[in-house]
Amino acid sequence: MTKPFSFIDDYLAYLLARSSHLVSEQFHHQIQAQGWSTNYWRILASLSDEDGLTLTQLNQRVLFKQPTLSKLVVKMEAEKLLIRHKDDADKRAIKITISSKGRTLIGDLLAQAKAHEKKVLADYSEEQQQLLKSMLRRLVVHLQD
Amino acid sequence: MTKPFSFIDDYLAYLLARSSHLVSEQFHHQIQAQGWSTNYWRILASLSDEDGLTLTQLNQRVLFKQPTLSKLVVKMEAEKLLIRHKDDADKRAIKITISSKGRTLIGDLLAQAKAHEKKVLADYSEEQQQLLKSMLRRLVVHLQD
DNA sequence: CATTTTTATATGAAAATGAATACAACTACT
DNA sequence: AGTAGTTGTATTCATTTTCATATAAAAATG
Repeated sequence: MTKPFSFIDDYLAYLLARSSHLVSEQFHHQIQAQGWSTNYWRILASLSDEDGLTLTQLNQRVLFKQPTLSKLVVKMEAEKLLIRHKDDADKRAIKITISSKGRTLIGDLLAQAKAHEKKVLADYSEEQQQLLKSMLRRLVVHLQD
Repeated sequence: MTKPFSFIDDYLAYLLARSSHLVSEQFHHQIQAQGWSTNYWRILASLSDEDGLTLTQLNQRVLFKQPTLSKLVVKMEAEKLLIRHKDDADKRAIKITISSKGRTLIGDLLAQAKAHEKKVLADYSEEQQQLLKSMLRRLVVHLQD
């Protein structure tokens, strides 16, 4: 019995990075072909789940560096995709809301994303899909604190 | 019965991106604290598995854009971490080899990476670890063609 | 073979990113 | 309340990344 896998093929961080990359790759091309950046997609998808997030809260979801998100959000506001409001409760914070133009775009992209995922997971049974996702969810929760 | 998860928490690409990010985050900080870039780590780790890869082959593993890797590799050669050779079989190609300095560094980083993974997966049984990894491996293979 | 197409790498200009920092508002403590 | 530490966001500037393209070599085609 020799070692069955090389280092990277048995290294969790690599397997995650690689599968993440492969899963997103085609869809990102698809988005870009429509003239949108993948950053926009990430931001809008996160806001679609929960609108009115603070920059910091949004950043926890999109996984950017703070200055990156700060600038993106300003740019997206200029393009009327979202709106930056001052927060009354905390005057430092800015809350971010989807505009109606943004909402239309999201609706479109979400549908495409779901369709793409369906294709990616076509060979997996419903149980296998749920198992994979729940293992990842567990990993995320486990690493979050 | 209402829908149990919000979009992103049930969206495979997001779960993968998030878990990938979380798993690598601490380790990347650890590497950076030692003065190394995470790009170097990725490149060296890939070469540790299989030395003498072509730029293109290496790029399939590290998942960068081609110009990015091109420039990184030149920089790393200047720092004596690896060596770029012309390939005799294909005169366009360049083959990349780890230098002895690079090899020493890799040995060190590999050990740290393994230790870090051990910590990350500490709460998981051996079976669970293997299940998770094999599901990811399967996904990668599935998406590769 | 000559020609077209594809593949492997490099490069330069433009855009994106991130580390460091600034600043203002909030929180905790005494 | 006053002070010290913390948090939320913006900005600057150096670095990194990328798009577009160039170039040279290989492969495929007729």
